[in-house]
Amino acid sequence: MDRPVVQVSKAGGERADAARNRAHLLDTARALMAEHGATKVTMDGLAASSGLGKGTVFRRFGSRAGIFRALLEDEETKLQQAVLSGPPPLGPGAAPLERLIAYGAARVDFLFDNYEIARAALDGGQSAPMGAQTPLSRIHIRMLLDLIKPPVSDRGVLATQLTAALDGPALLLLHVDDFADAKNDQVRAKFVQGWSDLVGLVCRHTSTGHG
Amino acid sequence: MDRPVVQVSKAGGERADAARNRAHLLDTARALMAEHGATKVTMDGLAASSGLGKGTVFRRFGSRAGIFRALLEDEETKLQQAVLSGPPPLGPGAAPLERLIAYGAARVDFLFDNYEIARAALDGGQSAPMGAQTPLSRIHIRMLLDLIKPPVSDRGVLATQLTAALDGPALLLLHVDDFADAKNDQVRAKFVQGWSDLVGLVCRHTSTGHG
DNA sequence: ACCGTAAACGGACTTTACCCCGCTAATATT
DNA sequence: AATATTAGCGGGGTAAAGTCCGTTTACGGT
Repeated sequence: MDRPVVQVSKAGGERADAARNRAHLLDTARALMAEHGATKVTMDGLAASSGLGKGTVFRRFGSRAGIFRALLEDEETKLQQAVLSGPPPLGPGAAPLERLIAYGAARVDFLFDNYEIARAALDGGQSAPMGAQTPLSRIHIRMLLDLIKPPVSDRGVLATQLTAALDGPALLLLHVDDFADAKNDQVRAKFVQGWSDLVGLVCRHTSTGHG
Repeated sequence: MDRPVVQVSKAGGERADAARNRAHLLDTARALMAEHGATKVTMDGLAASSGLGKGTVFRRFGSRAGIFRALLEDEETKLQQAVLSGPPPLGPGAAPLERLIAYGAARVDFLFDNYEIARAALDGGQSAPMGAQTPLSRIHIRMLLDLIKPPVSDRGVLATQLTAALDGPALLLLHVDDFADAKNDQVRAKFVQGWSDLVGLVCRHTSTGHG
């Protein structure tokens, strides 16, 4: 039993063959991406490579962006597990602010590891382009803020703003070459530290020094 | 003399006919959007409606998203003027924190007023999907943070995170129906207040903090 | 005014996302 | 086990994005 605690996909009432095809398509998509990059993953190409029909691809994922959203949710499951039942400070057991800081670090790593997928996932969306309507990040941050109780008029709004502060840089502000191998680690580290500074200030935690 | 202080487009070395066509295309695009909504603005349609060739449309704007980026930059010029030379607290003259709070309010209004354009603008971008590589928001926030000197290890990172906290909700987290006429004003107000709370906390100097 | 050049124009062409609907096969019912 | 039901499958069709290249036109030099 390793089904995620929060149902991320509509995998629930799916027929057996449909589920099998979904998994196979995701694998094929990952392979195509690894080989040629995200921009070269086309619907026809994916259908052909997987040996399935184009209609099937669209039924499963709705749109091109939907494939990348599914891919992202799939990767996100690992992070989700670590957050919900892994060891502290990311998982339960640590103080809320520690968990918040740890979550930021984990999320930055996640986004940098998967930035190509993440950016491809926000193409074209009519409605909310981000993963789910209330992403994992926002829910978790909200929960921790409810424990920390920072002095703001609306904790839900703060959760949304912090989610954006965490995801926004990688998703819409950074250049592609900020993800280039050379700069990658330094940029990551800067944003991890920055997140720590930011939530430290918001949660009135000033004892940790910085250089 | 109403040329923007910061050159937002490559309007500089453009031939006269090119500049004329650019302006005409933007007007036509605005008209099409007002009539049928952003999703119905097609490159063929825009070319036909403007009486120009499709090649021209692509040469001018590079891609579909490019049209919306140009439209957004055009609108943003007004905000830019108010920030650079308008009356305080948005313009120069007020205390930095006041200006920062006022900027947030103005930016939220701008994004809510132009959210359809703004979302259409972030389609498909290979590189940084947002307007310019270093958007107005980030530059201005960075400048104000340099005056306020909040106790963080990297002010550039904080500027990026606050820019994301300001733009992210409207661009990637809110549902479309949060922009529906009924909820619109309340949601705006919540985010304006939230921004004020957020930067208030970030910029509050503590006794132990450094200058 | 004329001319040469470089930029801009236009629209046919290619590629690709997305739709449709007749066909197939997995599950529910008896 | 046979049948009815319903979801899933497949691939051809449409429309819209993006490319190319021959033609036209602005503009600086003479």
